[in-house]
Amino acid sequence: MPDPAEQAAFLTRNTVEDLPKGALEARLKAAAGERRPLRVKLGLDPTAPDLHLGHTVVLQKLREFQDFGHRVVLIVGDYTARVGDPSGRSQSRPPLTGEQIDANAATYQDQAFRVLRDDPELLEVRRNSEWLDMGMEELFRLARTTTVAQLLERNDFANRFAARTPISILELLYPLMQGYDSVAIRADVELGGTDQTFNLMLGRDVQRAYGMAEQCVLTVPILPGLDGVEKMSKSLGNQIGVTDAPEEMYGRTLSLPDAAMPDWVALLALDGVPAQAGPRDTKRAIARAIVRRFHGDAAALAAEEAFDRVFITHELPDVVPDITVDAGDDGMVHLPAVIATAFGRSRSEARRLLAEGAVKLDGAPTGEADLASGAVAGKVLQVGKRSYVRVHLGSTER
RNA sequence: GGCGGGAUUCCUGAGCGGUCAAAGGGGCGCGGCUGUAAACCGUGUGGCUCUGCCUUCGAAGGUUCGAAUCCUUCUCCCGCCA
Repeated sequence: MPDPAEQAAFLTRNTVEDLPKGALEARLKAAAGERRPLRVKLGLDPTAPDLHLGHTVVLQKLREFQDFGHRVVLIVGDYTARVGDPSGRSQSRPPLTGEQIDANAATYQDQAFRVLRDDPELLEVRRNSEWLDMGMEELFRLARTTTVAQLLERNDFANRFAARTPISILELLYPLMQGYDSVAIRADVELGGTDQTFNLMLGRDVQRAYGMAEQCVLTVPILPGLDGVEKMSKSLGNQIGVTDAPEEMYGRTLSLPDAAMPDWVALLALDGVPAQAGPRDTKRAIARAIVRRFHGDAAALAAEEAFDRVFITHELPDVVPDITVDAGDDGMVHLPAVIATAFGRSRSEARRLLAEGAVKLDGAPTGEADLASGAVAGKVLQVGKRSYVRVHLGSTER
């Protein structure tokens, strides 16, 4: 195992801040002296069930801690999720129900294991309901640790306060609860995105108030989403989910603006991306590396081939779903109805698509709404560039 | 407690009694182009048994030949004063 200085150097690469400066190295030394691993905290809010690449940046960093033998404490914020952290938002989030939180927490945990090592020595998963379901007395003690002025230093609170948009007491409580998590699990280090800096630092204050050594704070950069500008987030639709299908991951990655490529390579710590290559080849390598990480080598190559086939040579994908339709009494097939059921669109929309020339049968554009059953049987119905279905006639044809 | 302002289609935001399925922007769809599902340009964007019909403008009532637009009550949100 590398010595503390080497570990610190490795662990702080690709991070934004290590606060207070040099604290991580000092803590690593102290822990080494006590012959114990660090307790490294990450809180996850189970507000949405699916993890995306943006989450994996910090998970990847946690994984590095694990690889040095440190213990990651993953906190599923089942209690804080009921509050809704307003970080970076102008509005508080709607609270979730208990069942939603439980379901989300389960999938979160599951998906986090695609990056983290699931070894009980190296990983501890806790829920903050274990300690946040506290009595008033205890809440008072927590509330006394911080002043409103301190909380208002946080940017989004300050902005909202200045703009006179509402800030609920509950939201102000959020950073305190997150800080209390650090007390409860005796965190040595807490990780988070740069948008979490305030909360992470406040955790130190709370720990101090409880007579505990203050945690080190390590912030990682925010991964830009597929638009190359906004933070990757599901609500913006610019994300790649860790459970996305290989072809989906590959194709979506190719839509990344060229300028965002270096960030992705660095933040995601991708391997096998050539440093000197044209943007086209670089991006293809990035896409392959991402698919490889979550689905393996074979899937990466297959995804690339599938993409080339559909988007470059405009051939059919290798798997085309089948659909069975029935012709009407007159032996005609009503295309809008078929499109509506096959692709989950409305019939009105299907008619528009038909009129726009977006509908093809075996590659040939069709504008007709009604076709003789013989004209569609066995053919591939295509809507747009990405939706295909092979049409079969039902047994009730006459 | 008092006084004002507001709730519109996925989001934002016009609309101020008929010409409103409702401007503009965003998003999204489709087409073109491209190494790409990017950028850019064009176009579309409530539903349906589609030259017409049905449903929508916080909720419920009402006025009117006719209401997103006027009135009443209710619900929720915001601001100011205390």
